[in-house]
Amino acid sequence: MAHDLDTVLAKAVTILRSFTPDDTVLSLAELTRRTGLPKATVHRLAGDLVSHRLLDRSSVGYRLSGGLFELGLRASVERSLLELAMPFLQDLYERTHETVHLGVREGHDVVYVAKIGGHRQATTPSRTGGRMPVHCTAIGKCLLAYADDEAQADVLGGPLERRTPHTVVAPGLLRRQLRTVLETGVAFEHEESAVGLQCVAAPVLAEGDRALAAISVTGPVGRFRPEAHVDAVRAAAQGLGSLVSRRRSLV
Amino acid sequence: MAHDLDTVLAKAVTILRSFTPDDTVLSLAELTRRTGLPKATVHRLAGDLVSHRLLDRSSVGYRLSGGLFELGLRASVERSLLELAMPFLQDLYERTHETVHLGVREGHDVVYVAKIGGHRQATTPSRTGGRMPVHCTAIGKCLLAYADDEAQADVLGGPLERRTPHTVVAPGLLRRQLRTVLETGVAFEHEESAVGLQCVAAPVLAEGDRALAAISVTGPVGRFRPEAHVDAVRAAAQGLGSLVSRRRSLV
DNA sequence: CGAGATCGTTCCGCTGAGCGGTACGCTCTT
DNA sequence: AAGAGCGTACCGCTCAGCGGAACGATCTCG
Repeated sequence: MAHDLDTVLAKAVTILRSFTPDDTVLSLAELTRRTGLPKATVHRLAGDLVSHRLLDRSSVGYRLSGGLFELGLRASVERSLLELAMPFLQDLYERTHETVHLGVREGHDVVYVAKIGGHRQATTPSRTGGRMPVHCTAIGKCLLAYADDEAQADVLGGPLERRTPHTVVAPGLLRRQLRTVLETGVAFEHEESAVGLQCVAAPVLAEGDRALAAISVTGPVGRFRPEAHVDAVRAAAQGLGSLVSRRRSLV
Repeated sequence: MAHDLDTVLAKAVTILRSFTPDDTVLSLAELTRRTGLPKATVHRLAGDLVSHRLLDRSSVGYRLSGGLFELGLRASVERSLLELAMPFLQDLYERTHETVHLGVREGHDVVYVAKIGGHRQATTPSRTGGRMPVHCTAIGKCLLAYADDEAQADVLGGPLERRTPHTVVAPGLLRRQLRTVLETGVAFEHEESAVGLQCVAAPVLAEGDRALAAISVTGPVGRFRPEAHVDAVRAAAQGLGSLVSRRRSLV
């Protein structure tokens, strides 16, 4: 854990954060194990969190509550971005009928702010509110290419986790790809985060250079050719970029 | 405030909850005013919340952070609902090209889990993660009609806030409308939450009777005729309902 | 069927984390 | 120049929070 656990708040946050995107219900015992806190403490704190509507309790354990969902959606940056982006994402979906993502960078990860798709969508590891490493996703490469040198060096320096046989784990190759992204304004992914998936992404640029998000289209190998959607993705990203630049609310 | 403010957790939650959906940045002084807590206390706690990545601090004040956004989207019920619903919402949007909502009931309010729309969407008071009173929205009427008697009586008993000249504030009339909803399987709203807006909604039924959400289409008076979209809305809601019933994950 | 593991819950006395009144320096407004 | 309103810092008191320990209820085996 990043933080000491000697304050109430730290412990409460640790409990909340011990839920991964794939968890639904966690038992008291499971929470105790994950947090490393004494059982009695978890019991008391979880009870408090329930009374504050950050957790719900069911017969089998605790789950993150609707109150937390509501609170999270008040985060102004992500929310405004989402609201402004939605029409562009819709356009993109209608033109492609493939899974459309909107993501921002947070450290070495992409956080997905939105994910929309139809019934026939490809099975992707990404989830709304979920994370993926920057180096193995098209959105991530976009965001990294336009990031400041420090952040870029930080990612390129650290180990690049291999997710599939196609994941780019060589820093040199990745750096060359990033340069290409800057030249062309789009990034690709070919089965680098999950086998059978391909992806095109374009950066949402505010004030010409800073990328505050990226938009992508994802589809399965076979029916989907990423190159065919370059123009559509770029149009969506540029449209959103200029809208955001006009409304200075974000940035 | 509902809770006493004599624990750390209560104070922290109060600070977080003092952000309304319309706020972006709040200054220390503003937080102090809203929470009623001593200035020194707010200062300390806000600092703690920043270090735990629940708040961000900028030069002008504090805002709810991306970390909170991420955490909120792990709330399993809303999240699974959203993921399962998205394809149906997309279909509905493509058929209508008007604003599409997905909402659940929480007490006397509707909480919007999703809102999607295009560039030409009507200006609505609703926001993703936001609330509206049940009695003046089509989604709310759907959810209320299928709610248990206790909840229904609770709403019908309490005062019904007038939002526009068309808001139904007579309990008798509202009760009759709810009965019609049960018979027809759809609910309407005619400028009852905001002037110039109309709406159709249908309930997402699990196991035949319990409504765990509702889907609606909203458009401006003039170009938009709610009656024209009854079938589309009903199809989307029923499709989602049977999907959810098959996957028992929610409920 | 009984021993043991694992679960959620409750009790209670010690103690240091949290508290907030107070004071200070800064930036605006008047 | 005076005042209002802001963010920040200090510090000694005290009670909220702590968590080891014990308990009863379920499971799970041999």
